[in-house]
Amino acid sequence: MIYHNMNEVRVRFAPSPTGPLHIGGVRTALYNYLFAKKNSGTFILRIEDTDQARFVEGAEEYIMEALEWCGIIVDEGIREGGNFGPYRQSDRKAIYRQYADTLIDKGDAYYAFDTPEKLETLRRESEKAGKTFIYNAEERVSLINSVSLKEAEWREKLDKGEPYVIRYKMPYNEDIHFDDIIRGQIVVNTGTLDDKVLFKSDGMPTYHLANIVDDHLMKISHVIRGEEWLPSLPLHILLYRSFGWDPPLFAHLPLLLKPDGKGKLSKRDGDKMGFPVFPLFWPYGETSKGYREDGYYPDAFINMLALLGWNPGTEQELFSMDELINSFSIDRVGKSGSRFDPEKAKWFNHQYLQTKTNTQIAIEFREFLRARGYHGDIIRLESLIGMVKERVSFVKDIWEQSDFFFKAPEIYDQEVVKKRWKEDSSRLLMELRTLLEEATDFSVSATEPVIKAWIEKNGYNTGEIMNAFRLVIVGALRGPHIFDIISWIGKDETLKRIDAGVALLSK
RNA sequence: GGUCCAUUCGUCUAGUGGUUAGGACGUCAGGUUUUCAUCCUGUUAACAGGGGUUCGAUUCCCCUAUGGACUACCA
Repeated sequence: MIYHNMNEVRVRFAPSPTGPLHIGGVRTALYNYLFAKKNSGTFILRIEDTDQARFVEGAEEYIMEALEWCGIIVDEGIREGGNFGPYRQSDRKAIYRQYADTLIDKGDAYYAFDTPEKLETLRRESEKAGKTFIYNAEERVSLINSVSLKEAEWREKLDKGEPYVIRYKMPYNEDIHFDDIIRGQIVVNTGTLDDKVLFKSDGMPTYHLANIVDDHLMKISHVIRGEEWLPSLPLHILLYRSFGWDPPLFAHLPLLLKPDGKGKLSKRDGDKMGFPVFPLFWPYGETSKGYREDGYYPDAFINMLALLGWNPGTEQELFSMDELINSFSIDRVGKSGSRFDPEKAKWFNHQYLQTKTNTQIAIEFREFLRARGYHGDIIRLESLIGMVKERVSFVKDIWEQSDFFFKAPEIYDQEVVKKRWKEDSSRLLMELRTLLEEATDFSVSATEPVIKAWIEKNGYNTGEIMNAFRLVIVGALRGPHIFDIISWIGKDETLKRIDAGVALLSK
């Protein structure tokens, strides 16, 4: 599909370093990345830090680290360099002023001297009157700016150093037609738009100016961004027109919604329902856990995120990054917001965990054990992983499936004791103990036939014995095949647990 | 309030002017496992409502409802 006359695809992810990157932001980055790679293009990371007041220490590093963890590789950016730098807007400060001036010279922008307080008052008054204050063609003539003032007057203000902003002079009553790749054609009348500030009194451009200038200068071919930008698209189209530049193509992505109730996904939802909303742990200020720390594999996380709002049109659900790149098409991104489903996220991780080798998982689990003061020989852990791997979705869940491998039961499930511990259980287990004690080979293939033969020969009840046996070994009716367990813990430990269990339960 | 965007099972979604409206997650039920979990099989459940257009609309158009975004010298 041909999108544009530009032959090179160049896209950018342009977050503001105001805190940890939300998973919605990660998805925007991902779609940009997939689109770039699919079309042999370039993926650019541009930091939009024009708001000095909202800058948060560490956020920029967080963004880069998060993308790296996700496997999203930046082609051009602060760390990577590139021919279109700098890639941080605060480092580009000197660039923007001339473009604002160009607009003033063309008559498409003007100086405005109204104080924020004054505007705030006007807005409040309008609201009280049930109207919306819009700084537009109708209002600007009665406000303080270079449109309403005589040239000598506003020049004098400028010369005296009065604070001012530069506003875009929104056309009076014009229908602006534009296209969005995802939503098709949209028409907006400029009468409902306001004269947006392009250049702030602190000498920095606003998002709108910096964004258009940078996208043009960086030769961005496609702007793929969140739906929250759709309302300002007409302004952006107008800016391109005023500058006489060809606009890029636009695609506005639907939002990520909260799992239940209304509204978009927020940190609170994650806290409330126990799932992360950020890719990585955020250590500053109000801390937040991340998908990485929760035990998600990056490829599972990315796979899950990719399918939230996009689908390949086939029934395939599991995709490596390369497969995603191969299958991705922006035409198949949906129009409506997607509710985030934490259950499905877990399912993805389960799928990915199953594809890891026992060795890989054993190495991860050994770290987990170390933090709890247990040692794990890697060979033994591999065999343990083989027994419990398919039961879990996360490495951290292995512990609750296997704690009894590492320590004898401290308590016995009372429900089970009541139901399964019979009069003769002690006697039977002591017989069983004798057989096991005599065993020279404690492997499953050696112990299991012996025990089963013994049960059959004596006409015992298999269920009664096996349940009682499991109770003294595990402490409850759960876990893998019982002969696998005793083989793993070994003869000494097995006999000890039988003794301890019988001693306690036969009272 | 205004502007714009959206609306298929509980959730993510496929899909077509005539289909038994498909898949996945979840739910539930069986089976496997003499345990639990996994796994397998099956089940469940949807075109927001109302008008048009049409021989026929879930599909095209309009209205309503609902949801969402935006409405800053924030991005």
